[in-house]
Amino acid sequence: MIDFEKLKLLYKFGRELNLSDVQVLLNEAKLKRYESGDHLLKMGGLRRDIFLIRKGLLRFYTIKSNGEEITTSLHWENQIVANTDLLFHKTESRFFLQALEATEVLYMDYDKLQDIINSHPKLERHRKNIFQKIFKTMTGRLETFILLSPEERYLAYVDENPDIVNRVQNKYLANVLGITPVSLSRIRKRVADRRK
Amino acid sequence: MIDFEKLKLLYKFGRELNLSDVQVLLNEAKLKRYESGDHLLKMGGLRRDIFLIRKGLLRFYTIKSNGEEITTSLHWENQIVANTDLLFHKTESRFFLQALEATEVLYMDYDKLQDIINSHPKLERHRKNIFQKIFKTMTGRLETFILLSPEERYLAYVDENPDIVNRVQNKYLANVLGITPVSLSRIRKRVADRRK
DNA sequence: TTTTGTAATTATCCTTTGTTAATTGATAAC
DNA sequence: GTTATCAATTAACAAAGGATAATTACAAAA
Repeated sequence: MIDFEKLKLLYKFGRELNLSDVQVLLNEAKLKRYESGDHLLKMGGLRRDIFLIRKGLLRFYTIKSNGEEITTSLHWENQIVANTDLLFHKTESRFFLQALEATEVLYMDYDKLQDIINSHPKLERHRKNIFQKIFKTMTGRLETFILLSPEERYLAYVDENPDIVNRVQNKYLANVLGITPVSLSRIRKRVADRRK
Repeated sequence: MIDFEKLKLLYKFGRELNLSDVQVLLNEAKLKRYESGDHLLKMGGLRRDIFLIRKGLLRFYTIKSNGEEITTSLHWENQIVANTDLLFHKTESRFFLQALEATEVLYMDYDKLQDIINSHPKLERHRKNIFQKIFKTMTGRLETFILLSPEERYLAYVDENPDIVNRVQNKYLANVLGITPVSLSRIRKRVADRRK
């Protein structure tokens, strides 16, 4: 793996990690490129890898019992994603993980990563930090459903992720906001009209 | 602290924890009883304790900018709750934590708990397990907002927590489901009518 | 028992969303 | 340049939810 990758990971895991610790991780991490449309995980699949997105855009989605396809989340540069269905004791993935752009990821088997962290105590706090960050994102998102109306939720999402909104199709964004694409179109129009 | 408490905690943290490890925790944990209506945390407060609910029922709530009070979550026996606003790097609590029944909690300063876990490696995996459980609950709840309609969300909640629904006021439950109390009333009526 | 306060339900009206279908727009394939 | 495809918008209608107020239910206090 090239030095740039090492530096990137080093940055990701904080500056207090020494190079030998990073080396341990990089020896196991693999780099892979997916083209737009490719799947990293499939519903019913058993892949137990954890991914660090270096460049690109991914979506999780599932297919409801009525056949409808629903995008549940979007992930981009420097985010860590994994199939929690598999990692946290469910039998198989209920979700697909698909690239929406040409995407490069660093990935590693989750159990292998746990082993490495367990045998390198210095890494422990990074595991904790990553958990906390993911947790914070999740609670923040949950709060937008309880405290905000769909329109407010859309505005908050645009406000927090101004760049991403232009990189993703409206139908995916609508799903993530818990509304239909048609409804998102109307909200956009309403907001635009109000600003005139 | 009485032996019953010790056994309870032991059970909570899994059976593989030996008694001396439990002792370490119990030496720091304190037991406290709150009456219905009492507050454990207040908006703007700085209390950094983590709570294990032994008996009773708690709610988190906040006050929106328009003055409206919104209940964001409900917690009961054997659940672990904490003010993540404070613990995860925000300055002060955006939420109140209030007892809705006479409630007994075991509690401990969060940083103290982290110290204890750090110095007792055997406890580490329990921290991980607890995080995973909370994470699972949160993702599950988030999914109900993305994948289900309000009515389906209500039915799913009743299905998963049949006992709690009868212990809590409808207005709190409605907030947790992301709808108004009036709307919850209508949903209940609709469901009841359909079953006749 | 009556009064008082609060929660839940119901009614009314208005807004928003969901659903379905038609139209427009953009892009890739032919 | 035309056609085919898919996304986004718009339209039309039905269903549901939000807001407000009135009514009912219930329990605690006087």
